[in-house]
This record gives sequence, C-alpha cells and structure tokens, in this order.
Amino acid sequence: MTRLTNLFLPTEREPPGDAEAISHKLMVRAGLIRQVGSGLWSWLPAGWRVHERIVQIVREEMNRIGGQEMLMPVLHPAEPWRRTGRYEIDELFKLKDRRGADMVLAMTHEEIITGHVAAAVRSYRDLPMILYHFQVKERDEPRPRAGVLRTREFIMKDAYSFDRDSEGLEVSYQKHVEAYDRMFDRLGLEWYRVEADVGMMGGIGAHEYMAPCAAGENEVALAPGYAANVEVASAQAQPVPLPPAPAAPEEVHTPGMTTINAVATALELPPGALLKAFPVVVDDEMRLVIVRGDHRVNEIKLQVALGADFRGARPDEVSNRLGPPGFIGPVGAQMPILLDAAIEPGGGYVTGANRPDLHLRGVVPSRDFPFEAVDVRSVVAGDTVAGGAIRLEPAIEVGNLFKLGTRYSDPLRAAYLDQDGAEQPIWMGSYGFGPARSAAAAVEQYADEQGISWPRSMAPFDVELVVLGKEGSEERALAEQLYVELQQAGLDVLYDDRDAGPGEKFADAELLGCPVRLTVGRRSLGAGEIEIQIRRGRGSRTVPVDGAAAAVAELWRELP
RNA sequence: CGGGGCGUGGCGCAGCCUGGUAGCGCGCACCGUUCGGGUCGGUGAGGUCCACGGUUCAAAUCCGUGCGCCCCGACCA
Repeated sequence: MTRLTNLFLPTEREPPGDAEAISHKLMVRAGLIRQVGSGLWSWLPAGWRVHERIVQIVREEMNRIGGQEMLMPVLHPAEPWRRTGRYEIDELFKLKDRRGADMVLAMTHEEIITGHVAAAVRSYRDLPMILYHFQVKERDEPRPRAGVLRTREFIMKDAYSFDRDSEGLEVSYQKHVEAYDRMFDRLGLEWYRVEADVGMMGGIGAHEYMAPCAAGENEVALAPGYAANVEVASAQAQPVPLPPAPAAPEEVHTPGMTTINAVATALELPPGALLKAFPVVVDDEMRLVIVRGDHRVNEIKLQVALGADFRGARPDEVSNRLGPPGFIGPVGAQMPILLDAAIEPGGGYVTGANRPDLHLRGVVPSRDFPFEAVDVRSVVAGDTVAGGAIRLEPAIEVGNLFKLGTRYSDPLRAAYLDQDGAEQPIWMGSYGFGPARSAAAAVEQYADEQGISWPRSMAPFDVELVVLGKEGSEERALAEQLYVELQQAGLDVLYDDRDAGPGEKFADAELLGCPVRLTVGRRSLGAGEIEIQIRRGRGSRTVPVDGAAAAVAELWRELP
C-alpha cells in the first residue's frame, strides 16, 4: 500500500521546544501533525490515517444504532444562535459576510439540526430519529494547549436524537451509551463513563467518556462501582476527630491568623475541625457557604445547589455584612447559611467570630446557627462511596452524552403532532465524540521511551516492514515479495524501502508505533526466517519465510 | 482576563547582560565508507536574526510599539 520513500512522513529527532505533553511531542516527532497557529493543527498523511480509522469505527457504531449520517455547514447565520441565547458565548467565533450580515462559525450544531427537524418533522410517525455528522467545530478557546488535546478547530462527531417524549429520550440515550461503550472498547482505549455536569445550558442528565492520562485536563473520582467527574462527584467524607463541645461557643484570641492552617496549628486541631466560610452573592443577595476546613467549595456543585449563577463576595461586602476577612463565620450571620453535608451538625467546630483576631471554639451548627444542608464540596481521595475508597485520576474527555430535553426544540419550535392531533415539543439528546482527542489519548496511554504504541484499531498501518540490505540484495527482493503478500493477506503495510541504516529504520518504526514490525535481514534470512516484533511489550519471534504473510495476519488479529 | 517565558538556516539551541565579520549539533545535497540499533570521514548549500520605529559612526544585541507562540493560574476570605 505505502512505501516510505513515497510517504510524506517528516519525523524529527527532537520534540518542539515548547511541547510539554507526551502526545504533543510524539505526534509531532512521528510526523503525524504540524502546527499552523495557536490551537490550529494540520494532520499529515499518517496522522490522518489514524484519524480516519477512528472515524470509521465511530461511523460503524453509530450506524449500528440506526444513526443516519449527514453533513451540515460550519458557517451559520447568527439568527438561530440568537434564538437559543447562545450568540453571546465568548467561545463562539463571530463574523460578518460582505453584506454585513452577522454570521458565526459552528462550535456545535444543535441550532442547525433542530432547525431542519423543526421544518420537516410534522408527525409522531416521523419520530424517533438519530442524525449525526462528522464536521469541523470552531471554538475560540481562551487557552489552547497540549498539541491536539485542546484546539480551537477540530472535527467532532456530533449526533442528535429526536424523540416524542422523555421516555423516548431515555431509549435513545441508552442506545448511545451502548454505542459509545462499544466504540471505546474497539478503539482500544482505557476509558471511564462518568456522571457529568449538565451545565447551566439546560439539560437533564449527562455522562462523559473519560480517557485517563497524565495530560488530562479533568479529574475523575473513581471507586468500586462509581465513576464521576470531580465537578459533580459526591462521596462520604472521612471523619475528623472533634474535641468535646462546651455548653456555649468560647472566644479564642487568634491575632493575625487569617488562614485555616494558622488557626489549626495554633489550636493544635486538625484543619477538618475548623469551618471555612465562603460568602457568595446570588441575585444581589449574600449567602454564606460553610465547608469543613480541609475541604474546598466545588463551584459547579454550588451552582447546582443554588440553582443560579453566583459570584464570590467582594472584601468590602464581606466587611460590611460579616466581619474582617479571615475571621468570618456563621454565628450571628444575618444571611442564609448553606452547610456542607460533610459537617457534623452536632460537632464542636472552630469558626471565625466576625470580629478582628477572634475565633469561636465549640461551635455546634444545630445549636448555634440556622442552616440548610447541602453537598457543595469537592471530593478528595480517601472519601468513600458505599464503603469503597475514592481515588482521583487525571483524564481527558473524549466523548459526552447530554439529555437536552426541550432546551433547543422550544426556542426553535421543533414540535410534532401526536396521535390526538395535539402539538408536542420534540425531546432531544446530543452526543459528541472527538477523534483527535481519542488519538492523542491513545498516544498518552500507551507511549513508551521509544515512541508511540498504537492500539491495533487506530494504528496508521497494521504492519511496518523493514528491510535491511542494499539495493539489489536478496533481502530487498524478498521484502518486495513479502510486501505484496502481506497486502494480499488483508494488511495495511508500510514498507520502509529507504536506503538507510538499521538503527534509523528501527528507531523510526518504534516512533511511529505500528503494532507489528517485520524485519527482513541477513541474520534470520540465513535460517529461512523473518523476524516479527510486537510493538506493545516489545516481544519478538521469528517465522519461516514460507507462509510468513499468513502467519503475520493471524498474529495481528490477536493483538490489543 | 492575570502572571511568567520565548521568537536567530528545516528542527533543537548558543550568541544579547558588556553594540563592531552570525555560530554549534542534528537534518539536507554530493563523494567515499558502513550495512541488525540513529556508522564514519570529506566537501557543500542554506539565515530579511518576528515586524515596524527609535538611539548610534555601527543594532541579533540597547529603547519603544506591535504581532506571533508556549507555560501557569483563572478559586474558597
């Protein structure tokens, strides 16, 4: 199929000077991608083969659940984006055409697909339906990073389901869960399906598919039978020993101690025996959020608990309503108090006294101040879910599933007539998948000192055939013949026919990371054999020249 | 948006502080050598030093402006 002398595969000995992530370094070094600008990347031929192999697997799994592939444009009129209220999103690229009309570059395609469905679907008989496409997405990210892991332009598979009601949406959603589970298994990635934030853009449920890797931007909380994005994870906190509480809170002099650590150290208490007060403002009203001293407020969980956007209170607001920053607390606070569920209502905690250089010891929430119990803290490693300890892992989001409900069908008037002739809104779901991120995640997960080690399903080639020997040698003649036979056996072969030394050929083959490397050289040819190296695990064996192609094809099918 | 850093042949970098002939390694071309782990030797090509402006007899180097790129943070009182 491909001779290396004819392939545009510019490998580099050294990674770009500014690269940090493994996938960034290796994908550039291996000649798969090249940078055009910040967050803008070209896919070179070998890299594009990887991308398209991934795409094909996704396509097959989408078709299997009845998805219909189509294509929508990247350039949109602004109007539908205004209708859904998303025109104001900062990440949305906006531009004007020559007539001065407002246009946008698609960051996703809910507006357009819903418009098509709204215009064409009339009857309950037209539903349910799953439509999808692979198309470029444009997002003006505040900070692109790590090669192809976070870019401003990327291809996404986005699918949309249209159902008659919420029960129908559940069915469509479950089909996608199954399709996604299958595709990530087929891709050979390590992955987790985790509970995810539905976001403030409406929606009633969400999952993310996370590929664990060091360069990941997210963290997932994992326990036996449990997996969630830390943004939404919920768990039982580890208990903290509390000193016995006195009959009433006592003042403690704590000069200049404005941090949890300073107070905990001075009073010889664990940080978890203190309460941290976090004043926020919601719709111009201040509220006091309280978490344990060793915990952190999770802003996404807090937003969900509040049911509204919030901001941290300014220092002057804190001073006016409570006390000097660093010494604030819930006792006597004239505002609603949200108490994190990890706090024992009957415990005796230390809190700020709302006066300079003073804290209170022995504060018992249920006795000393009114509160509403909420779960608004970030889980930490060692917390438990159903008795199992949580661990946290960095991961990259490679897919997501959203139950949109009528978030888009309402403003875009996507409705149908039911059996009684009554108009009903269409229930929608949306389902994203990132081929580029999946490729990068595979590089991150399986790379070693030598380079990339692709899962069989996404490798640019199944086999790299390396010939050692000069032009006109016996090795060359045999390699040429093997090259043809391997292709006839159904394998995608990259044939390194360059006039280069063995070290260079081996190093490049390991960098590119095809699952199997074949070596035709004098050493084994004398015994009538060629060598097979498995990239993953670096195992090596020999096989007779006769029937070698069939043997390799059989071996390949057993690889991960 | 805040903070830090960088921009010099294709790639990775030095030179800048202290202004005065633009360097190194790799790669590339050619010749020879070698041929199971980036072999060795020789010859050679290749650079508006990000851009513009300023200072100076003289600017890669100093000053200013702009552009581009990377990293960290975007949060708890």
